[in-house]
Amino acid sequence: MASSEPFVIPATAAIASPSKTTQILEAAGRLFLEGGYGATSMDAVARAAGVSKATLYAYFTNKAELFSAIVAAECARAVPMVVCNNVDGLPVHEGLLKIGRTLLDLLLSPAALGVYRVVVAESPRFPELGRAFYHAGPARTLGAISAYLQAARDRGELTITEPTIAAELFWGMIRGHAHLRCLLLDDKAPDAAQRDCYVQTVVTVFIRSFGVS
Amino acid sequence: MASSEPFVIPATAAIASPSKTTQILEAAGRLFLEGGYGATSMDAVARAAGVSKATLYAYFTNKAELFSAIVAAECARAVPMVVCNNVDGLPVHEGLLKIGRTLLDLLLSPAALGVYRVVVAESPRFPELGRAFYHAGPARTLGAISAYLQAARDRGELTITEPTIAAELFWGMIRGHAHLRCLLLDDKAPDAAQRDCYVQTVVTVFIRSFGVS
DNA sequence: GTCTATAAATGGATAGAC
DNA sequence: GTCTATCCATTTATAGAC
Repeated sequence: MASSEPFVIPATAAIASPSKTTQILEAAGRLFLEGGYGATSMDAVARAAGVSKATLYAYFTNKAELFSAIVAAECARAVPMVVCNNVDGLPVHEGLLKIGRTLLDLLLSPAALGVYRVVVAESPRFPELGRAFYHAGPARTLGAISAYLQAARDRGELTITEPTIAAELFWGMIRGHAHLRCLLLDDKAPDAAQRDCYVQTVVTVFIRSFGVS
Repeated sequence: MASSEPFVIPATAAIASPSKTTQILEAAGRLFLEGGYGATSMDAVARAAGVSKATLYAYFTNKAELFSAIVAAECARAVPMVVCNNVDGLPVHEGLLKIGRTLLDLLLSPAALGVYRVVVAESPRFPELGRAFYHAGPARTLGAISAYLQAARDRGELTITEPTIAAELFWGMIRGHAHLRCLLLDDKAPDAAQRDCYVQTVVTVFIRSFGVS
């Protein structure tokens, strides 16, 4: 009778399935961000997601679309960090320290490094994706910093004529070479103490140049 | 007789051949920097170089080695620019302007963007290549800037305790968002006037923070 | 050394059973 | 919806003639 194998879970049953879509996105995200677009095969994605290739193609019409979905999802995850959290009204020194730390943590996070790597690499072949990433990520960060600087100026804490340029300078200093080293050397990222020290230097330099005397 | 086709150039003759090695390197360089590693096939390289695949493999044992050779060659080409040319002894304002302009031009040049793209993308699979690129390019730039800053400090023109950190801040500001925009948007690079204006801003900010009053 | 032709493997994508 | 099995194009790399 059918109950002769009562404990066998049918192969098609999803065990506590978090909907196959997320299951696929998760596996594909890991592979794409680690291996890049070209080196990641749909075969591997299907295997890692525990589904067949046919199922994979039932959810995403082709590789390019799956790739775009991954990048979009990763951008969406990073946005909450980007919105400079709880700095409105903070005195400029504390505010910039907080922004700087958050920003550097984000830039050096494995997820952000992975997306950056793959988007920079593939944006010539996926121009729309490059644009989407820039506007979802860096542009928002820059806007948020710029808005904070403008508010600080309006409170009389900074002397700045072009907030966007100033934000760009701050952003560039924060990124520094650490980002590059994380991208190119298997060197570990600087620890929290080193990062903190660096951010303090940046903030000091910035205020020395733009602060009110 | 053999002279029945006097004007036929044998297929194997190199017409003004700049040695097949450079011929291959040139074609492969173009393709790799435009299309990335994964999207560039050895077939395409052979076709573009005007040789057969067998010949290609006679010169380079495999795709990875050819790729490494390309990156190495491209790094070598950029080195002359990196060495801060003729700034020794220049007053700090002029020196930094010149360094900043040279650096920004280099960073935004199509060749440098191409190498950056492909090295950043592939360094997880070619760790040695990532290291080589970092030390041949960015690290040298940083060293050169640092040396210049140190000299300026010794002349009493700057107040700097850590030249390397200061160089990193300067470098980061110069790169700014323009680099990112060139990488991610089909947006054209800023023209010479815009770049010049930006560099002046950076130098002003830097000197306001590190200059002697 | 260089070519043509091909081997061997892998990739993206689909057909058809269940 | 999901799987197994497969098609077809492409890729890296090599064998063998000249």
